Amino acid sequence: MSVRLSQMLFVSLREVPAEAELISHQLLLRACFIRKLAAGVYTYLPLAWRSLLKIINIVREEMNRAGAQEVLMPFMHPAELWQESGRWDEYGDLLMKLQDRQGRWFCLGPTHEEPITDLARQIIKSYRQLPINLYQIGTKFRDELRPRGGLIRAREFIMKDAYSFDRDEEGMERSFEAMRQAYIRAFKRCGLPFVIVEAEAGAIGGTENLEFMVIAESGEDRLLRCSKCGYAANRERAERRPPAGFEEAIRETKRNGKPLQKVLTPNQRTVDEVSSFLNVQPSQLVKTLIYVADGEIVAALVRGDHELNEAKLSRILGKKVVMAEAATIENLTNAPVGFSGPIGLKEKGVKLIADYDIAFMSDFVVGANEADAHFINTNWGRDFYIDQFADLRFADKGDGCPRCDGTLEMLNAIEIGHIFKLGTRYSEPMRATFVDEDGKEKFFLMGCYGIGISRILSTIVEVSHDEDGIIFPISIAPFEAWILPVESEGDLMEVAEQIYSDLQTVGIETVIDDRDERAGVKFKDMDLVGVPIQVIVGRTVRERGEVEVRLRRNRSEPKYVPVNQVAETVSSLKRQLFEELSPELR
RNA sequence: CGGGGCGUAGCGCAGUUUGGUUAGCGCGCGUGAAUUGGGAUCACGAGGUCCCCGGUUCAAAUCCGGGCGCCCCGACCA
Repeated sequence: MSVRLSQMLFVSLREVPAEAELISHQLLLRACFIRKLAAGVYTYLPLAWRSLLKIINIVREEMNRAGAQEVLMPFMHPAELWQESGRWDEYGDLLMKLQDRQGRWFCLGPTHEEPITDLARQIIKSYRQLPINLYQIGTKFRDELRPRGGLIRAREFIMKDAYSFDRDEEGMERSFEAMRQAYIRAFKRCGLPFVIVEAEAGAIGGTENLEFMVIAESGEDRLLRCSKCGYAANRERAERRPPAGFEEAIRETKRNGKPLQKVLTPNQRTVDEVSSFLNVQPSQLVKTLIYVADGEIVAALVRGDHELNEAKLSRILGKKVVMAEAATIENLTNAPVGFSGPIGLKEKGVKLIADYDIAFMSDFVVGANEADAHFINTNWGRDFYIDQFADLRFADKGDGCPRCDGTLEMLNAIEIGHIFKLGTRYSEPMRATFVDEDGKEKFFLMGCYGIGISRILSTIVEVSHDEDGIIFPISIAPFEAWILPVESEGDLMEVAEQIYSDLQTVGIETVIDDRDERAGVKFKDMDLVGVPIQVIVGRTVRERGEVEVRLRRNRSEPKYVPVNQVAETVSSLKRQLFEELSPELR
């Protein structure tokens, strides 16, 4: 479909709205793609909606190709369903909750594991109906504490979510792999430069999961990547190998340090307080964090300037861990929170796990398990014993890659897709079963797979723009070509109209800027919107019967094309641009 | 939820400290002129519950109290 700009809902903003911080937010507002209705709630104007429909179509084609079936589930879910899975409370304030006239509670769906599992348990009764993958594309609601960056983190947004059901592990693996491939194809077709990383499952639950990330300075996620072997993981998940010299370090007995000494540290609890009080670096402290894992108390030791990654501790112990409550800590250490230390804990049956980095420390500071006191000159292997060294803290740039001898770099990124193996996380609590070939009732093995449709739009803008505006990949640009007549009436306009008609005939989605504006205004708007192929009808028509055809991304290298060959040239550019996106898919 | 900032025309802002004409400027918008290769120019014009409610005062955009909304940082979060 093509359009005359004078007829389209299009008002570009010359100045940047004060509310927009991120470049994608600014450009989408300025180029008349979105308007805000409330914090994190946006109207998609004609340009945005055209792009979104293209993204939706690409995703839909790839889901269909992978054998998934499209459905559409309600936005509004009864509370009971979420209470059944335990997520009515677990999801917390992120759920948009509302009541009907009878006072019955509902929520606006932030994701659809509950309704889909309910659907499956009603309809899928036999292994003969498996495997099956159902997906939908629709609006999701999450009452984010802090919406941000326009479409990047909205409270109402468009998402594609798919759910697979399999009879066994192998089937689930196959479904997961099929989605991984479908995602790779879809994102390539959208022109997104992405990386696939290992991640933590978060509130969705389940076992293995992968995130599709686009590296961007403004991204909210941190990922670590090995430049040598390509290992990549979300910071929540990233492992690191033991630092160089670790094996030697733990063989030393650490008995040669200065004598252990107790010092008074009245009211000094935090790492910052203690280190400044004692005038030492935070890296000379060891934090002793008390956790409860399935009733068992565990002490985790990390360097004062490091941050414990609970998920790692959980993984090492093979159990879910929760930070011990104040009462538990006081009971164990006989001291208030803030003065816990490792000395004497082993005698109380507490397991001590220390981060690799502790192995290299000597004469360090720990809590004394006594109010207002710390030990200085503490040495492990002499003053207390460590049961296990492990990778406990968040990885950082410069850490060693866990898969090879390379080094990790840390990057900011935007998450555009996430795929999960759920196993029986939902089928079990919701009693969703089928009868298998052996006549036994079994829980479905599920997977779930999300793509942030509206986030893709803002992500593209975030990573593909210049000082003048957006640079769209052709696959998701609102239009393919943009005709700019330098004058708004007369012979040039007639030529422009002729080209407009020619382009429509050959199936190019075209904008013609038929507004009575000065050329400068038209050029600015054309670059701002960022349609990939630009056709400028100017004085070269009069001089030699040629118009200028160029690419938005490379404006400085125009081609001059006779008027009657423009359609052919644009068609061939279009084909070329599509092929660049995904040559192996054609 | 903690910290910070903001709320005056569609957008960007001044005016608020020290209350006092008819609330201003730029852009945009409308009409007209002229113009048409990178947000030129001129003339005329329209457009405001100064976020809301209450209070103080002869007088409130301005002072006081309460509320709401928005943005940023943090915490949290597919």
